[in-house]
Amino acid sequence: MEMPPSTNLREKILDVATDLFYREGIHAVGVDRIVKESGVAKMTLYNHFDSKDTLIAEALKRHGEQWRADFVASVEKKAKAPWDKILAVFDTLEAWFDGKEFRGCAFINAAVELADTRHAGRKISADHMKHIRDYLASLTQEAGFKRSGELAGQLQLLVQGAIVAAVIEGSSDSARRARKVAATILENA
Amino acid sequence: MEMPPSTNLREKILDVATDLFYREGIHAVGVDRIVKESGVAKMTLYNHFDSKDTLIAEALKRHGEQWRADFVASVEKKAKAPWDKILAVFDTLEAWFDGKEFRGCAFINAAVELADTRHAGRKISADHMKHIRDYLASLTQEAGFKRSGELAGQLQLLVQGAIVAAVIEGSSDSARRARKVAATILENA
DNA sequence: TTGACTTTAGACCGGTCCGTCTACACAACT
DNA sequence: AGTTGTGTAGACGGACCGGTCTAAAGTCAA
Repeated sequence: MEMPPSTNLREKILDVATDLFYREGIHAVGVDRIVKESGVAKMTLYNHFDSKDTLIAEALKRHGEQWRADFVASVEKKAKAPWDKILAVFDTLEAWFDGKEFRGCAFINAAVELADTRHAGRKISADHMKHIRDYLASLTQEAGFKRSGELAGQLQLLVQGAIVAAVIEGSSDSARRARKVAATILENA
Repeated sequence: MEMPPSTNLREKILDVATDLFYREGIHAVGVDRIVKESGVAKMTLYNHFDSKDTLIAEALKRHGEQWRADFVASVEKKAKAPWDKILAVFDTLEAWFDGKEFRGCAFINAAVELADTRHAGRKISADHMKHIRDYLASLTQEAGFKRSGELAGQLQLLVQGAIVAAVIEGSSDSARRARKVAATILENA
């Protein structure tokens, strides 16, 4: 009656790839390394993925889905009132930045690392940002702002700016700065 | 009486390295490529630089000095009044984003690509951001704002956020959004 | 039991990585 | 004329790159 040891190889490979790409960078991690750390044969990897590039794209895609689910859950947990939820976005960022494993936004990083704009990962990064903007728009709309879309676009600048600043400064202070700016623009919207 | 053909090899190597690193990424460009495109012998490169890592650091350093000089010159050219200069920062960004060769901020990119926080390039990136923040602080102080430092920190979030958004969206619209937010926070400071 | 499919381990391919080394050319200065 | 310093061209090393191939072992259902 034992469960098969949860051994979906494909998922295992994606887990390892996602983790390594995030921690060390896409270019810095080779296929052999992913093979070794996932304890799988090289042919198994190439049986499930056409190439490293498609593995990159699929890992990014799944990473995005998980990240956004976690992000939304954290925001919704921190606040109930619509207006507060918007500010809770920045509290969530702050907690993320303070995490030991924080290495920036995987999708910003991917867009930077994948210099070729035609790489599939670039579209996934762009889609991720669009999803986040849509989420912000849903919050601003829920809070009753007119021009919620415009406001969401402004808030997203703050989110991305805070992430980049956190990486470069090695501190979560940028989240608090961004929160303050967000409060200002909400009060004047 | 001819001038030596301006052949400072060291500068030539830095020029080529800076350009290639920016356009294609630090990891994606090999030493052999830099050697070939600068038309110099490999030993000459290693005679002037200890390693690729030190070349990266020196190229970044020089790139930063040039970039900031150009940036400040552009801002000062676009506006004379202190308050206007602050907004001209975002007009300068917009023009930069629209340039064909725009590939983001070399220092954000470097911080992302150089996963090891101990890499010399990481400090140069951090210093670059500090220089920009200092410049913004000089503008806000000149414009007579109290707490000019705090304001500068907020403006910088917008600058960095706009740059990242421009890369991912492939558009200069983020500069206009950031400008609008900047105007809002200036009016309420 | 047979047959179809997956996975394994690792050899192997051509190419590139960073960095070193050699052997030689061309200066400039003494 | 000889020395010193800087440059050239390219071979070379060992490691790694992404990707293919093979031969054997494991798995599962008919």
